[in-house]
Amino acid sequence: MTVEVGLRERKKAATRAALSAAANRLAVELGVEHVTVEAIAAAADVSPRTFHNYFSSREEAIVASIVDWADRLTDELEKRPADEPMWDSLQRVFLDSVDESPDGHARLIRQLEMIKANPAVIASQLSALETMRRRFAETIAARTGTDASIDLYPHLIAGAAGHAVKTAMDLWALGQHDRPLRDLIAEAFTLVRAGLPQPDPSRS
Amino acid sequence: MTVEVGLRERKKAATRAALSAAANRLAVELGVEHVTVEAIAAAADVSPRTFHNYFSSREEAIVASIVDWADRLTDELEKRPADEPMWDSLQRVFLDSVDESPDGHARLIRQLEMIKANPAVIASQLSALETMRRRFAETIAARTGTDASIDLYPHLIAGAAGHAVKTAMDLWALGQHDRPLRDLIAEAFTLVRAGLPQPDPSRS
DNA sequence: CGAAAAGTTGCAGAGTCCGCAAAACTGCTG
DNA sequence: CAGCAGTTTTGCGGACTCTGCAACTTTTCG
Repeated sequence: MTVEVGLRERKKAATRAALSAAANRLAVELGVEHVTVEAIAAAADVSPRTFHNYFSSREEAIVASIVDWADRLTDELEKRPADEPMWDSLQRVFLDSVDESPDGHARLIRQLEMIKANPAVIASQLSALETMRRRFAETIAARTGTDASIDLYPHLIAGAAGHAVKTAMDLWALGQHDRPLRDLIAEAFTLVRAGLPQPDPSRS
Repeated sequence: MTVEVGLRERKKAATRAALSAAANRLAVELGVEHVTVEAIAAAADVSPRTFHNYFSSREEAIVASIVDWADRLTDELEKRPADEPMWDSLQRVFLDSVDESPDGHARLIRQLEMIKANPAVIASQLSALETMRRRFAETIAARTGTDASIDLYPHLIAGAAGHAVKTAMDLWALGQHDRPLRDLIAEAFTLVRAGLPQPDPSRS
């Protein structure tokens, strides 16, 4: 699958990418409320009607990059050695996906801020993350010999890992920290893997 | 707060409740796609324009009962003894909130099915749960001496607990189990509290 | 009672989203 | 390479969502 490279499929993928890129860029630049489907379609050189053949809502197009990211992550996860402990695989895959360049950081922060500013986009983001979570659960189930339609484990660990990363990013984007994002993510993983023991009140 | 009981506040609360109840009922009965704002407003005896004074979207009204549930849970959580371990408090509050009557079960299943059937409602549900998560994190931070704008802990445990319950419910609603919902929730909590250790491949 | 404050309603307007059918395009096959 | 079958794009029409605004009604309180 995903190996058909006819002109047709390539064009479709290109159109989809152009639409989501345009949607995302315009949302960051102008603010979500000031972006219309018409403007997105124009920026991607297709008709407004075509936009709706690819995305069922403006918000979906804006957060489509999350879905792409999730697809890449799922692939990476599947490539990890089968005997690696699940938590190690998850941590590795997420940590490796973080772009640590200053430019990447700036972009990520602008993204998170744009998303946070609009409830409808937040909702779409959560949907995208939920989709990722489900895909992860399937992969994890296959690897751990569990069944995603019966066992809690694959869903719980996929959710815990995803939520750890999201929490670390959200907190990091608040800018109250000077710690690198990687450190925060690693700490979040450590806490969750330890079962989130009650923090020591004497600390700090 | 929440102690003003003037006629005005009571009427507002009643209108809001009537709208969300009507929205929810119609969505379950007819399916989300066949419910219009006009119909919801008519069922609650107000104008369509008034509907939008209370809810910013149809989906928000449909899942408003989740927000109410979250409010009650937050209150319950705040009432738990301050020296009870956090995990115990969370588990207690969630388990106590589950209506175990056959009628309650049937309603819950219909709810979950209605939500699952429509992407826009799923997104709204996730938003509502995210709001609950944030409120929980604040309460937990206050109790554990952590800071919700800096520390990972309160967000992680609130998310882990909420996700454990959601996962248990979703899996339970699939109907592959004959185990009671309470058991599933309790097991989910146990797994998460133990840090989600790799399951034993030799089991079953 | 009588004003101030708050809530409700209708209307107009911008915009979303979808179904449908015609037109344009791609990939084959003869 | 002509032509056909399958796919995608597009315009149009229509139903519906959502918001600002201004008038109107109701509640509150001095």
